Amino acid sequence: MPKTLPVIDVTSPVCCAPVSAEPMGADAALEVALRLKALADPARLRLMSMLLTSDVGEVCTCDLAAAVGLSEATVSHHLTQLRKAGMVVSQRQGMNVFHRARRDAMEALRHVLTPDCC
Amino acid sequence: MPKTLPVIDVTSPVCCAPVSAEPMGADAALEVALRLKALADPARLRLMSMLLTSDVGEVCTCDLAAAVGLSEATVSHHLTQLRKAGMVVSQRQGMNVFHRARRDAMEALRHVLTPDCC
DNA sequence: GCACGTATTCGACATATGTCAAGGTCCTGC
DNA sequence: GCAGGACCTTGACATATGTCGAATACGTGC
Repeated sequence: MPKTLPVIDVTSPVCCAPVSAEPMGADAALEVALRLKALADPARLRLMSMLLTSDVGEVCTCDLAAAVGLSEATVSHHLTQLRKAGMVVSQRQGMNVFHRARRDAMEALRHVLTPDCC
Repeated sequence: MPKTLPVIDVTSPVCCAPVSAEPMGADAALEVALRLKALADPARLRLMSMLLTSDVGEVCTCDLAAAVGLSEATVSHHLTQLRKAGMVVSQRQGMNVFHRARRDAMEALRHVLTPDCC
């Protein structure tokens, strides 16, 4: 069980060096793991995928729920996690709440997995 | 709770299209999530990082345990998960078991997160 | 204001996860 | 063969996670 509390600013892109650049410290590992964990679930992966591939660029909660076949409560829960991890941003528009994928966060995550950059 | 059992061949690299290429199907999401989950833990991230940055290319269980400050049992457990996800390979050499990171698996994961390839 | 559609929050539940101690297995050197 | 070291497996435990239904909040249009 994790001993440390996840008190990490996840609103900014991942900061640290790639996994294969140098042995990762405990705190850096914690931060990256938090973001990876946000993505490491089939439902959230599909949600992210739908947001990323939407030509409008944003999708409301109900459409996402219908698409993945989960209750709106569950989808809302997953979106909250993605938001906390800095992977999506959400915005109310009238009756609906629209969600948008943060491509910079995806880029940052990919950066961490990249062997030999920076 | 996941309804489907993880009966997926994870010995081969990730097969599917990137998350932002097309809306991800349920089975593809399940497979990718399994691999991401293997990496989405601070301890396992550090283990992978150590394996990736080792100049020899492989490290034995006891050295890994000492480095991350966990019991050998726990480290062995994490390594098993990484192995099941196809992220590391292990090999007995005399008294020790040496572990090696699968760089192709890292590459495959990065591929899934990449916006506009293939 | 009120009824309705959308979204989030709140229990509650089953399952998965991370960790360790204890016991078992495999190898080496004598 | 056997003593000892390195490793793995098992059992147990606390915690985290994914899911839903019900209750609540938010916005719109009448």
